[in-house]
Amino acid sequence: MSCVNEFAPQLRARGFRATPQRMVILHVLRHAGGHLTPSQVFEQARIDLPGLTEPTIYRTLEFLATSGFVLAAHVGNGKMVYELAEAQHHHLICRHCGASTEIEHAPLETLYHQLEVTTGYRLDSSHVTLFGLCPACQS
Amino acid sequence: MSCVNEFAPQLRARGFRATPQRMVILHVLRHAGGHLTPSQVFEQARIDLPGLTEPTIYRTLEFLATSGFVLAAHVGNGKMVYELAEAQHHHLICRHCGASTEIEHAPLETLYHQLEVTTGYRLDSSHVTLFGLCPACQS
DNA sequence: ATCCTTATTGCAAGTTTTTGCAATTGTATC
DNA sequence: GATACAATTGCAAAAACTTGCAATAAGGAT
Repeated sequence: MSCVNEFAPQLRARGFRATPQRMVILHVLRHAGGHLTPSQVFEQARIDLPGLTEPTIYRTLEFLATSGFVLAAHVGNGKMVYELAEAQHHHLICRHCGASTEIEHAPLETLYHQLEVTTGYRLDSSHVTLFGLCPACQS
Repeated sequence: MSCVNEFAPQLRARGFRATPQRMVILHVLRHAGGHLTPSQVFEQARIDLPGLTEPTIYRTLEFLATSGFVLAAHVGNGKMVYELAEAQHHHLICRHCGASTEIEHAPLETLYHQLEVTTGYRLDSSHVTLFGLCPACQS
């Protein structure tokens, strides 16, 4: 749990609270390599904090996502998944076998800038998920 | 309803059936300018076809999406929305006011090709949703 | 026109996600 | 440290979505 101490001051500095629930959820996300569904987070987090309830999981994940601490993404099946927002990246999912590959943000930068100019929007560092067939499933 | 007649032969040619449920749902999507949630489709469609049930809405929308007749997208709130797959496009959503702008597919072509080369995946004509602040909300 | 096959639907029950509100508990201030 | 304010949580109930399976009906063959 000491590995998520960095988040407490960051939360407080923005007027939020560093509650045990949030710390445990961040801790779970940090130690899961990759993205987790709300149910998976719930399973893990309730071990460290037995009183934890499901509505709290959903609300906390949404809160952490909109505050930029975690990244929310869709991976094809209509389920939302969450992961720590460490490095800006995107996902490429094989719609046949479900394999998932990370895409660096760099190749998207040019496109982002171009779209900002043509649309007038200021783009967030949003999470993009692309779908396709992985090399193994192209037969 | 005659405006969705074009879909019946397209369905049958691929071994699917042109059921009243599918026709009504396609009809609803055609006459709704823009994307609808499953509940909105349900509300509209049950007027023309009273027996229609919710599971059928969800299953039909998913079926139409994976067969390429409609486009499925996420617009920020974790809800899935659907619209007729007429022209290949993407969405740019303002995370402050919810305004939504369509993005042509053309500017993404180069990027798609580049990613196909570097990852080995063959990309679908997938739907991408980007988030940002619209001109009016940048204050 | 009728029959047959099988894709598709409806039903009922389950799971997942959201919402409103009262009770709790962080944190800033004294 | 004790106090007060407001953010956050838990509870309970509702809404949204999914799943399994038996009944239906679309479309091809006779």
